[in-house]
Amino acid sequence: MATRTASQTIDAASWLRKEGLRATHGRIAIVELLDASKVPLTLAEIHEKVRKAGCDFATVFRFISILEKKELVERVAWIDGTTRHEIRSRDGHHHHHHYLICRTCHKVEPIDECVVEQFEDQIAKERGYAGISHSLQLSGVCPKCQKPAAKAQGKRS
Amino acid sequence: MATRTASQTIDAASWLRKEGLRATHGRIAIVELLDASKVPLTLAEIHEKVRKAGCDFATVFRFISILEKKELVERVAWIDGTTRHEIRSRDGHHHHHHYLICRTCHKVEPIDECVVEQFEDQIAKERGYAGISHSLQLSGVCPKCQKPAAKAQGKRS
DNA sequence: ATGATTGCAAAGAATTTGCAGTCTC
DNA sequence: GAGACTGCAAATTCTTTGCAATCAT
Repeated sequence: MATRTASQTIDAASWLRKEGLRATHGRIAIVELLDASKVPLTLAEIHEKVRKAGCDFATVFRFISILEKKELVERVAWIDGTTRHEIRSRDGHHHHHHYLICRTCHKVEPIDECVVEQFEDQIAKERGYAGISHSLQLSGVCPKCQKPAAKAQGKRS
Repeated sequence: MATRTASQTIDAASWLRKEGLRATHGRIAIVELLDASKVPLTLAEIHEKVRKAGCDFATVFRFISILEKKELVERVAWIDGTTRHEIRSRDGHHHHHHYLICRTCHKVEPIDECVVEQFEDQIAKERGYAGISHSLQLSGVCPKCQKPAAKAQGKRS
């Protein structure tokens, strides 16, 4: 849908101010990156992408902490042990919560369907939990990595 | 069901040998602990429980790594950011994959029902993934912690 | 101007490895 | 006896913090 233009910059900046945060160069870059990403990112990945904007790792670390404290960003414990961060739905365009991860090449595919929502409601009702949410990750070996011929792209270790 | 007796030791030991691993004191303690635990454990928690058996942290670390390489233990990224480890079904008594975690007191309740299995199969078929598995964690605020009167037991931070 | 925010660099944790002695088979 | 395992301690990596300078309002 939305095409990504320079006007996005203004968008991120005003969003920041709306949230009572100062709109600095680095923060804008981080918000835009998070907003554009289809998958949760590690701090290192975020830093990697925004260092060109002259943004230090410590800034990434502290700013993400602030956003998480304000519940604008959600921390996700990834199946491979990394900790990742995902912006919460903003503008109403909703970020994914379900992923399919290849155990060989580590490719991540978002999954749109949600089979957990009704289940979540049911469990919440049954056990009296409030403010319930969930995290689901599927892992397996993707078609490419199953073919011995195709050497797993991006394979580590 | 199964009551936990000294004969368990022999069981863990022979299981280890069956897997081609040497049955040392520390390893037996770790296997028994994992087998008895209803929830995945961190390395620190495992070490905590087996240090009395004179088992070093490095041993826990290396042995768990070996078991994971052999796919006898599964690594679980916990919703609070910790990495936990869970033994794979052995004897056929099946370990949980679903948990409900209180965000206030951090209590963990296993969930027996699995709504994901059919979905998992469906996704695997649709996208051609092999060896698929999943991890689902629900989080919310438990009934006790919702009552302002009741001070959350075990509350941290 | 002024207080929030940043970069740098160092402190603190957690994870991982080397090696010589010990224990299992 | 031989080689797999272990404990100890050091190395590496990741996370978090202090502080003076800088930037947004």
